[in-house]
Amino acid sequence: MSYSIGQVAEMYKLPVSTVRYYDKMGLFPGLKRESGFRRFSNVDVQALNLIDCLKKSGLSITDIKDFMDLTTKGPSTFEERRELFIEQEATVEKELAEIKKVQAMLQFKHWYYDEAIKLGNEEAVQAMIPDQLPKEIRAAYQLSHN
Amino acid sequence: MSYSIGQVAEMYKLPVSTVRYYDKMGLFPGLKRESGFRRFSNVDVQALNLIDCLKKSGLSITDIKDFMDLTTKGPSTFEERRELFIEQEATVEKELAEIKKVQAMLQFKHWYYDEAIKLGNEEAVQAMIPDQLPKEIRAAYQLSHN
DNA sequence: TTACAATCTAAACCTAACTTTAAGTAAAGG
DNA sequence: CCTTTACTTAAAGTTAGGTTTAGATTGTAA
Repeated sequence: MSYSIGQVAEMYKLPVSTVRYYDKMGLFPGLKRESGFRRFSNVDVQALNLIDCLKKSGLSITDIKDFMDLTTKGPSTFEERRELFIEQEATVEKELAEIKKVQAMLQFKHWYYDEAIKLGNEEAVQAMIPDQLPKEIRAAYQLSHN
Repeated sequence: MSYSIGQVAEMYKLPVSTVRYYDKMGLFPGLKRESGFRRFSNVDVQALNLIDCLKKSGLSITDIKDFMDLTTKGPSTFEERRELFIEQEATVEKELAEIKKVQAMLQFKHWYYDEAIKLGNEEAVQAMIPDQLPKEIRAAYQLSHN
């Protein structure tokens, strides 16, 4: 099975221009062509899934290209590739902790405006911080404020 | 208590130029000056914590400025502010799900290269996908592949 | 064979979020 | 008074990650 750039773009809900850009940046090392037109194999399509993941894990397009280059160099780069994934696991772990802090802040602010609306003013809500906050909200407050 | 721009930048480990940029973009609506120099109150410093959180929740600087403008308009904007935090809670919830998929992919790839290194080639590992994968790894594989 | 959609390239353009530069001002210490 | 350090501005520059444009080519359907 092989796919045109339009089909691949459709599968991943990406503009065709983005897929072309990724190719130009070297993210599809084994990509074939037929009379000038790109033909994406299953491997190339899978690459898009990995690209998406690596981007979300914090790698730049250039970093991803470097990884793709490793994959063309065979077993001698297994170690290096493995280490990359270990590093990204750590990065994402930190990101996760960050997001939980963000969630706590949003939860606190949500509650804060619930109360402000009930009471008609913020000052009374401010005055509850931090000791008179409900237990759950105090936890969210403390996680998010420092 | 009030702080100079340098002190605030130090507290949040931000370049002074970034804090100045945020000010220029309107993110510190109540910021005072003394003989031309910015003086940050506790409220202004807290704003930086919120800015950081809102950025991480996916808002642009302009979106954040719009929120800061609401805060200067008093109780009549409580509802709108509350809704913003509710929206961002939903956004972050989705982001969290995305990150868990990313984590699963990284975990799978980590395992994949562990095996490839043990066996000396990738083909044998490829051949295990998906039915002969260890249970945990299969779960990670399936979560991350679609 | 003509028309149409999908593809191709190179190069220019775009946006967000800063960062740097240049030239100047204010307060504090010696 | 002089120097140093932290601050000020406006404007220009930077970077990543695309997106758009213009003009050419290919395969398909009528």
